[in-house]
Amino acid sequence: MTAEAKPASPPLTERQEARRRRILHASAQLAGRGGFEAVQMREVAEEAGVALGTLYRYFPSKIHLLVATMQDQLQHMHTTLHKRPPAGQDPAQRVADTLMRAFRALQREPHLADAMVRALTFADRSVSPEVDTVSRITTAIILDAMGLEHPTPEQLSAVRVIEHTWHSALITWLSGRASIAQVKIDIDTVCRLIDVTRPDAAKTDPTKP
Amino acid sequence: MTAEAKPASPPLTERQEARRRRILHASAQLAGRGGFEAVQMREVAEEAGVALGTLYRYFPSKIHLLVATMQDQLQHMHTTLHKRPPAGQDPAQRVADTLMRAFRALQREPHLADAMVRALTFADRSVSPEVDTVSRITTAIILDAMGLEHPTPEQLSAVRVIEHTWHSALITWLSGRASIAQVKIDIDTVCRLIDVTRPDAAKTDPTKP
DNA sequence: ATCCAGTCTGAAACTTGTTCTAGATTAGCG
DNA sequence: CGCTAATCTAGAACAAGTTTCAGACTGGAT
Repeated sequence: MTAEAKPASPPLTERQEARRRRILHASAQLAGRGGFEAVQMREVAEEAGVALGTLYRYFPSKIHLLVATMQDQLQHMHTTLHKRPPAGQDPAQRVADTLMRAFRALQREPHLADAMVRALTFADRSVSPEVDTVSRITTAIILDAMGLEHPTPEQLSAVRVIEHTWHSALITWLSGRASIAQVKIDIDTVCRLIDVTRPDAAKTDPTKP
Repeated sequence: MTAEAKPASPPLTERQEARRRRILHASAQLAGRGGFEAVQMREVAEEAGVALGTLYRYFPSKIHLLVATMQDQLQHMHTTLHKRPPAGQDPAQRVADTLMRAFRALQREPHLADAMVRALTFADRSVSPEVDTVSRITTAIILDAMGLEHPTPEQLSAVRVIEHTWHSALITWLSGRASIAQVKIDIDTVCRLIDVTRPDAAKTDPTKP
């Protein structure tokens, strides 16, 4: 367990917490059918039983809302994955397993995945803190799968690259430019970096043997 | 030289070609200051001396327009890179060099880069063919840098992962969540895959030695 | 030169994200 | 309880992407 996002700037009252939850639920619901464009702010507000202005007070833009939705979903996934940790022998395999499992979970709700991922990559600087939170949770998931207590800087770099690949591969799949098989290959390929960056890995780069 | 996008469905007249060019120029111009949101369809149309409806006939959406703009710019970059090929010893180094050079080129016009990359990753299925063209050009650039005649399937996978990393790292930089130094590290890290997937690479994955 | 089909223009209309405002409600506090 | 500040609601208004349409224009075939 690493980062779990609890800024809690002004502590919300119970009713407010409930409103927030209704909004996120409506967002996920609408995203579930229809994807990104089906999440229309007016509809979210109505579905959540909240005025449009209130929706905007809670989430200052559609992107903020969807990124928050992603945080929420990722958190679920993180705890779910915790219950059944990957079984693989070596770290690379476990990470690949975990990511493919997450991937299959997203596959079950492709529209929702579409909305969340599109929002995530479209987010501009004003959403950086929230996007960063998502990134931290993702990192935590990967590190959990690796099962290492003290990853080296090199390994952290590998994790970063894995995250990059994960996001980008997800996008190419969502936009229909890559098959699931292709995604698996990409994930497996990038996970090799985990082996390569093992502290005790025999150096394989003679450059001039 | 690999893929250069010449569908030329209906061959355009000279005036039409000129219009198309004016539109792309206006798009790049406006993107250059202001980024994604500064590219407003009405303004592009006016700047290009074309009616709004015409703009939409040439590019059916803002995303299409910006992705086409990216194609255009990438093509430039590809030919530019061709003139001064990277000097590094081994393929991994040459690829990393090339990508960082491209990266520095984008740094000179961060707003333009922002507009193009945001459009690229936000594109939905209706833009797949155009996005695919961008991807092919990128692949061509990387393969050129590797300088291999017949890359193995493994190496092609590595190239795919490098592309993923490139795009995603670009996004994190553009949204201010990563420094240039961080991007360089990520690029260097992922380029290791080129060595790992060398046909003659000594296997480094004993899993259980 | 004439005519047809396709293209371009200008302007209005429509959609959806976002902002704003005036009045009702709620929460915390003395 | 009664007050005050913050919050919430309903609805209008605004901004920018997209669509639509009637009429002018162009290019090519007869």
